[in-house]
Amino acid sequence: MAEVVHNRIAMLRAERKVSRRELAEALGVHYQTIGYLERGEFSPSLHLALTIAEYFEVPVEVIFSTREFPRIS
Amino acid sequence: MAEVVHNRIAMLRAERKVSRRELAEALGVHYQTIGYLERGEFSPSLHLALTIAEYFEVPVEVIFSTREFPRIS
DNA sequence: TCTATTTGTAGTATGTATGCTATATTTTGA
DNA sequence: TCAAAATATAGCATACATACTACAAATAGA
Repeated sequence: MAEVVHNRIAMLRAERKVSRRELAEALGVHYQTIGYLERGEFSPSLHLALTIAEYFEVPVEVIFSTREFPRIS
Repeated sequence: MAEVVHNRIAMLRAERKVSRRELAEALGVHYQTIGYLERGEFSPSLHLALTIAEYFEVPVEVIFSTREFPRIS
């Protein structure tokens, strides 16, 4: 498969001013995992994706997409 | 992890009167994969989950949840 | 500027999602 | 009832998600 899923974790994390370590702890994953996700080295499991969406209180589609997110500026 | 994700694929599939083979073909996965998902033997990758939600035209959370879906009848 | 915190990179190990084949069982429709 | 279609079970192979350790580099705060 190796199908890429684009994400906005870094954006949301910056917005909320949360460090990777804090986020990782809140999600119960290793802090390096957040780095890998933000850098797009792999996409999260569905379970982790649901947990992340719940943490940020947004629908999954707001954070994850099979298509690239539009650039901001 | 082995974290379980509950899903309503079978329900939606029945509702739309689509066979596993048809769904699998539309999604581009092996038809046995749908069987494994419906039986809860594993959960889909995030990419596949997003594709399934798109296919059924509902948000991911309508089909997938970290918590058990309430029984219907 | 110095230090602490954060982030990046690398490498190993494990579990699981998925593909695929084959066969058995169940369901459906003519 | 019989045949075709759908579903279940099983087993093997591969790729990838994640944990974890260690260290380097960058950033931020005092």
